[in-house]
Amino acid sequence: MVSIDDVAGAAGVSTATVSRALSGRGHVSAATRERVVATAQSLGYVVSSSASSLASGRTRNVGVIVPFLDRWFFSTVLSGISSVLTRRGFDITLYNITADADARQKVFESFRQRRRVDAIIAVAVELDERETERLTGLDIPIIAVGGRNPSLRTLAIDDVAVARLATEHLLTLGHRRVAYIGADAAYDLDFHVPSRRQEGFETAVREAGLSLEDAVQESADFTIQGGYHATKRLLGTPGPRATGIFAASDETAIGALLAARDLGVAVPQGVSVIGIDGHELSEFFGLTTVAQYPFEQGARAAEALLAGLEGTPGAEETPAPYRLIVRSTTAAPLR
Amino acid sequence: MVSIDDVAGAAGVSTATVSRALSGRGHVSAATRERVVATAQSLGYVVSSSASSLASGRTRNVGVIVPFLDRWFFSTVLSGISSVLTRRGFDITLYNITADADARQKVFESFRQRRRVDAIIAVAVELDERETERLTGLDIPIIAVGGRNPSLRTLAIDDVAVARLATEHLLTLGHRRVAYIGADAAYDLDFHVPSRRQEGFETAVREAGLSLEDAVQESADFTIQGGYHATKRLLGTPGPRATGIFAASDETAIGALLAARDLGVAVPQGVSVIGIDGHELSEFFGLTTVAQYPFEQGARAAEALLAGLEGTPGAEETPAPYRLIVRSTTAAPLR
DNA sequence: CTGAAAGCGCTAACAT
DNA sequence: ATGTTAGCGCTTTCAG
Repeated sequence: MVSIDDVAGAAGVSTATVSRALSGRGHVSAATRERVVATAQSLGYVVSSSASSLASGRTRNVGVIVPFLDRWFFSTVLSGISSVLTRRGFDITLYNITADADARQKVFESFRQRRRVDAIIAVAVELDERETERLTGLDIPIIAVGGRNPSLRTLAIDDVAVARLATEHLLTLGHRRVAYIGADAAYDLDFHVPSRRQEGFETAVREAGLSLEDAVQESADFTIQGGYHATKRLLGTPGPRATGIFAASDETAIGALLAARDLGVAVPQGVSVIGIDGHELSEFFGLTTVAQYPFEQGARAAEALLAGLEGTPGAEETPAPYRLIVRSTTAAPLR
Repeated sequence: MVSIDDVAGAAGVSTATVSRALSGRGHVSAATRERVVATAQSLGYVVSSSASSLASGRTRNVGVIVPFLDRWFFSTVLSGISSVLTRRGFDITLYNITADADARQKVFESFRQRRRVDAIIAVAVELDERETERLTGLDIPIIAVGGRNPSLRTLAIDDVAVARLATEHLLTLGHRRVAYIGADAAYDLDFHVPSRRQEGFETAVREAGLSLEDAVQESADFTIQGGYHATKRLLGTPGPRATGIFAASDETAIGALLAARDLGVAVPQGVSVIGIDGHELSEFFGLTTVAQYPFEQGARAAEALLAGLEGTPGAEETPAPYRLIVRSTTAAPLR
């Protein structure tokens, strides 16, 4: 293995100069730098990250904590993170925490146990107090994306506002009996988004002067299947029926669309459906939705983190943007 | 920061003993070990991964290369990998290579440049010769999952066989005009699976004594949208129509289902549809499919790799399993 | 701008 | 079973 000494020897300089020339820290004359870079190149020299980290205390590695790898939102945020971190020469260490408490525990230990990262991004994980403490105790920059954590710097949409917007869209169209399909408590435990969206829904309903009696709620699990079954229950239950459905995610909403179709209820004539996400499938289904931009959220979080690492205080945090996209699944109710 | 010397001092032993007690390498009396572990615990000591790696040459970190993060197959494989690696105390460093050649280049450099991993898992990435060389030149264990690479140890289903099986299912039911929806060349460049599946399709067709003239082909991109549009073209083209569609992925097949529905073609009466994957949505749609098990593929690959690292030669490689699951989207053609 | 040299915190021979 | 000690390969003062 070619080491820094080999390069130093071949280039006729000291190891310190090689280090400076290659890392860009400290001053080296242009000529020397060039020579060093060239010999390093020709010798096939590459720094040893462990030696470098040990000596400098920097790892050029950031840890990313995600609860799911196979859900659209999470994998998209991860892509965004990855795109900027890779470009800036940082590695990503992935910590996939699951419901399994033991495994979860292990992950948090692992942070301490290995001090392997310069910073951490937590993607929509609801951390309990101890976990949060453990993380903050690491004394490295941490940022949360997509799930508010009161004690962490957070980049996320305002779920309450987004849900209000979606509900108000339905209300503005004239719907008076609206339904919300969220997620059940089990799901909420790890990820408080559904209940915040519920809050936004209820607020909008109340502010419109409607009674919550007219605002049915069903719960699903953020999947197409879940939305489908919830909607079947919703539309299949005897009694006055909701004319507008607000689903907590686009996948849920797509499930609702499929269920309505199977029940012979036309959309939007028989029932209007709106989701949240701006999922890649939403356009395909003509789904009205409040789009958020997880890729950008990930990218922005990563950038903010790097800015922090590099001392630049980072631009003032603005909440993540979202936008109502009206397509063909919502319309005024028939009467 | 508490170091190994602090622990050694407090426990009244040498640093070597602390290292042995904590790492499990070498012999330490049970009593000493206990004492060391206890003091380490109480002091809040954690090893420095860089120091440890530098001294031992081991990183307890494996690199995972994936081309996509937001596609079912990839994220599921990744989950599988993550579950076993985490359990065994290994970290995973994620390398998301994209189409962007520059970024891609950078990733490969990064491997050399940082020598940060003990092993590598390549998930369904088609690597060119230089890239493969670079990887094998690292001289660490490498395993490919989900995409055959002739010069790498590979864990994957036999795509040709799987495609044959799917096609033969259609043929066995009596279909004589069958169609294949694969993926176009651009997609194939990075990921040769579609063309292997096409090969299996064609083989089955020929072996059934049919002419390839009766075997239409369309291409999509492994997504629901893609499958939808391809199917619309397929079923909307004048002339004799295929009665059975073999889609290269479940998502493609689901798109086909939706397209058929929109065209008023009943499934399976008007057209049969079969996919490949065993995607979580396939059951929901009643889709007949050849299931593969990406989570298990990831897990097995990770285990094989670890076995390699630990000197255990690893069980003989058996190809990844798959299974035909007949549901309600395939039936004998009407006549 | 460059060099000398002291570590960074741990592991693994080698002794005992 | 445990201690001694020489590195692992780099970064970073401190001098010059």
